[in-house]
Amino acid sequence: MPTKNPKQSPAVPFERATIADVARQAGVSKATVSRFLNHRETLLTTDIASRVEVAIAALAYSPNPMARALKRGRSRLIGLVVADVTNPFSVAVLRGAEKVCQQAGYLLMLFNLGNDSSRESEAIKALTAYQVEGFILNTLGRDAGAAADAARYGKPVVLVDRRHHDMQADFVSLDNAGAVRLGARHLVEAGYRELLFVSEPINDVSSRLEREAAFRSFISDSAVDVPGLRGSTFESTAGDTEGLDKALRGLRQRAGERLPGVFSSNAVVTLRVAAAMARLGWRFGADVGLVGVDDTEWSPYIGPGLSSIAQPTDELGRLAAGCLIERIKGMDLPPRQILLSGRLLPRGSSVSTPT
Amino acid sequence: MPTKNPKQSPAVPFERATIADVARQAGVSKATVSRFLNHRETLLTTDIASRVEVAIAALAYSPNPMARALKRGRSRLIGLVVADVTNPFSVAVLRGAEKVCQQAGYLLMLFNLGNDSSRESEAIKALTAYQVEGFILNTLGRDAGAAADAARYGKPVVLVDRRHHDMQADFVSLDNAGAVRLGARHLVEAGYRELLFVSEPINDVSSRLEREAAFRSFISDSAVDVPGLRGSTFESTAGDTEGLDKALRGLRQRAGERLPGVFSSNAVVTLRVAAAMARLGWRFGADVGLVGVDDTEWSPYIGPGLSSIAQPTDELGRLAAGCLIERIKGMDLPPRQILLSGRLLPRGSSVSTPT
DNA sequence: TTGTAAGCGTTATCAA
DNA sequence: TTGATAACGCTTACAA
Repeated sequence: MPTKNPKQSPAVPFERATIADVARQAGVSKATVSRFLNHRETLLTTDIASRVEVAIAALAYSPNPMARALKRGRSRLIGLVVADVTNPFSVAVLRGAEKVCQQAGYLLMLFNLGNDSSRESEAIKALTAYQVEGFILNTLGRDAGAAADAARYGKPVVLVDRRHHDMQADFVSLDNAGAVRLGARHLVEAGYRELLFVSEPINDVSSRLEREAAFRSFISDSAVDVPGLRGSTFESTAGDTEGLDKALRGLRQRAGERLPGVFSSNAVVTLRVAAAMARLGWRFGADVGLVGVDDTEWSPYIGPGLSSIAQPTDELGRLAAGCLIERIKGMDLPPRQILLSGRLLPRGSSVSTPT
Repeated sequence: MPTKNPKQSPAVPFERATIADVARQAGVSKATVSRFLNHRETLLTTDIASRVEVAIAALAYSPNPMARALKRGRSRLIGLVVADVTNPFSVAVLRGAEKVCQQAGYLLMLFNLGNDSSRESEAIKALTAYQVEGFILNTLGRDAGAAADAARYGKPVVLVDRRHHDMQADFVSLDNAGAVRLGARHLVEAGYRELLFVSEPINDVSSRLEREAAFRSFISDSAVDVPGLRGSTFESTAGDTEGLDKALRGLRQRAGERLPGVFSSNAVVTLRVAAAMARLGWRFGADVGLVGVDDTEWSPYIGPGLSSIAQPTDELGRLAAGCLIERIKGMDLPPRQILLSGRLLPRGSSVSTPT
């Protein structure tokens, strides 16, 4: 028989000590305790201070943040709205952001849209109700009103990865144009000449737009110097395997003697392309080259290894949180754009001659 | 030119209406408004009710949950503590849980341990401070005190995937024993005879323990009927590639004429095994069979496809949240254990003769 | 330097 | 059925 559990009875829940308890125990007023908590450095007799300190320790007191929030209007809470927690990019950012928030004494309230962007307003409303002091938004950004709501409540907002149409807010993101150039150039240098840019449906999502635009201009810029370089684009929809297969077959056909290469605009698409390659029985590298945005834990192990452009996800999250906290603390600069470079990780999928 | 934005100046943040505003507007007392909000069905003249209703709408009033929490001691907040948000399993569960919570009108406060289980206490403390009404814990469970803290505060707790040593709480998890038997039997039926169970360092983590134990007993139970069946186990540590390589070489050596198969105890391990296979230049299926717990988006595309045992992650998350909410609402049954079955997804990695 | 008291936005108790 | 009023736990003028 296990040792008796001393807190067996759930009927007698442990009561948290309040500031009044501490005051009583230390023989001082609530105000004094509060001062000890908030303005320790100034105005305090060492004698009183230590009495308070002892009482706090004895009662294991910690202030009730809800009461604090109510009084001060500040909650030490940050709202994080994510289009889709399932997206590894979002998670990676989340992780970076969470770290910074915790260190700065903020807690994260999470609202996942489950890819239903119509709920963005709802999310922001729920979160403001809880007095979050600011928002990190990693959403599609199609509901302009939603994010504007946040700003209307006077809460600072940081946008991650996706801009909201004409919203004035800090923006933290991969340098999409640079990343695409980096990858496309690599493909070209590896000998691929007929390029296909595959993206999720663009749908006015800023990052997708930017990446596609960068691809197009890379092609037109490089066509002068690189004879035989051609490029086209394809939007791949979730269920539509046939469309993608057809696009890939088209790619090889157009390529003729030249080497065909795919640039996939994010990890979701990369996985779809990998699936298509499996269906078609083609090998990465030899049959079709590939470089994709987003480096994942599995990138090295698919086929000969998938060449990818790693986003500094952790850094993005940390910066987003950092920016936001600066704003919360009252920094009043015009909106900033922070663009971070991607890093190319060449692997077997962009090598045309199998080793 | 876009229509003028009426709330351009951030210096004049929008003020939320309070219950007092509503009362004034409707010409009633705060108490009446509060009653309208909380006990709508009973005690209310239709006239007054409609006046309040109108005022609420006019002012776009919604109650301040912090104030509510302060008064009622209930916050409509649920604390989710996760060992590692990076773990896809955790994310999947998170997603399921979040859905249910939102539907029930709860918001999730997230605390990520970043695999530093010493911070579990800290997490629980921070979250209780915010008056969360209950906890979903997906942590290593080595810090028994931490979780007990939660219970001490009288908050219900649901454990996901990992039990906490002798904690009396609801527990939601994969049926580890069943899942391991399912996979191991599949390996045997596919002809593999020298089996290696690879796990993360067991370290007293309940799910790892259970899976390993199930593997061992599967082997001893089946050895009678399956001539030549042998099994061993290996704990793979994060950086230790050499150890794993050696273990795999050992496996093939021991196998001799028989077919060697790996059972990997979760997705993290599966990835390590995939890395090792790449280093060794071996092919899944033909050289070494593999079945692993956790089906991921990339499982089908590594090598010939990785056979795996899918956990009902979403369902786990939903159940966890559901259980918790029942408890919060006052349900007072003895602790429940909910075990869900895994589903085998056979792929190429458990086929010894390449097609 | 410390204490008193008011008030943050609610809900709950009591009268009316 | 409705309205004052007192909390909830905290911070902050203002007084001492």
